[in-house]
Amino acid sequence: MPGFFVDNDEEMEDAVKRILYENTGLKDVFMDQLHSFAGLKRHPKGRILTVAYYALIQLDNTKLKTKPVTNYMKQAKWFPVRNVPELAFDHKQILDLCLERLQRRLAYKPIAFELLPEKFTLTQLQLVYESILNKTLDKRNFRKKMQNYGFLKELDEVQTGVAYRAARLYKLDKRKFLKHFQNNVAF
Amino acid sequence: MPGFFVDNDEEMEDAVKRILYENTGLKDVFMDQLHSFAGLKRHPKGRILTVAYYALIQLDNTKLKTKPVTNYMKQAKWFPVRNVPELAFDHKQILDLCLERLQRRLAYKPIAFELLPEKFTLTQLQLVYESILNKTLDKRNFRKKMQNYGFLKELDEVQTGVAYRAARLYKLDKRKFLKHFQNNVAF
DNA sequence: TCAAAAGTGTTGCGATTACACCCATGA
DNA sequence: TCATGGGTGTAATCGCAACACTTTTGA
Repeated sequence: MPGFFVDNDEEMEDAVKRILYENTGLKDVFMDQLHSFAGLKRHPKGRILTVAYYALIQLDNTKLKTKPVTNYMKQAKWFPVRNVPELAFDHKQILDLCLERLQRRLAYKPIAFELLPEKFTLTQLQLVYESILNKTLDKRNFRKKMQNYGFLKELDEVQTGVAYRAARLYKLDKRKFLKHFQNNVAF
Repeated sequence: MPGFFVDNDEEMEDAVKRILYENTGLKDVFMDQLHSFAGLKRHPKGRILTVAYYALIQLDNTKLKTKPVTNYMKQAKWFPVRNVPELAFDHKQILDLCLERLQRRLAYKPIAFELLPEKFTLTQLQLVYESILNKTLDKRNFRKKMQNYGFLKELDEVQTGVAYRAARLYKLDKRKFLKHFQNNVAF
């Protein structure tokens, strides 16, 4: 949730990237605009206009070990999204809106795949869906559905380094994904 | 698409209401935030941060005869959304994003009903859906689906002043609508 | 009586749900 | 050999799409 100010001659998206980098050392992440918050009373010192963005990174323990790179960001820490401590100002509302938005967008944007490494197993994919939707899904039905969509490329590779049967790896065919969902508006 | 500046001690939503009023004379409208635009090059005089909102008003010819109420808004005019003249700056992109967003939100927010008078016919409702989705729908299927949702209250009234068989009027039960869609996230 | 729109059912198909066991692997 | 997660099929149900004619009304 930490944010900071956009410089005068800096594009807003570049500021998001810079601030994320300063907080975490992460670069080249997927991000999307969430919503703008401009209430006169949201900050004690007067109106602060926040344009909130979310960024999604690949699940990967090494990434969670990144550290703030500037002094004034030293307090930044990672938390599980369903178990976040008390936040400053209206940041809890921002987070809640973000989770709701992610649930909706999960159905037509490649959100889940931005959270996974390039090659992933179906179980990993299901765990991401379950985390975002905050409910459990049936394994067989989930696999059937994903495989029917036709945007998963089955690889000739399996997981390595696991102490049980290694699972098959898949890749996203982003072109097919987008094609599948671009005109797909239900009502 | 005309916008204007938020005053120093004015809530952003109040500014939207005020500016809409100054442009059209309309008050008490439904509105929702769309997206923020802050590109350094979107305006020749430097960065203008626009927080775009859309407002929805009831389809009603009297409302389209409203006039700008301040001098500097004199050029404001109504256009059909699918037939808009060339727009300034990035306003076409803003409009396009708005239409796309409306299509998505139509499925889980009472968008269609904000565009209708309190009492409406099923044909009017279908026309709103068709306009937003930009495609024709089957009459019987549409009616079946809407009636199955269970959030339409059938009234004991019919249209008046039409030169053909008068259609039955309906009302939205907003509580039931919201209940129906709040937890309804597909994937 | 005519023009215009209101109103109405059925069938086939595809998608979704519910549900439980054997398999492969590394330790 | 055991613990762990990988991988698989079927039947019932539900929702969606396709499709055309009769009814009502005011002019």
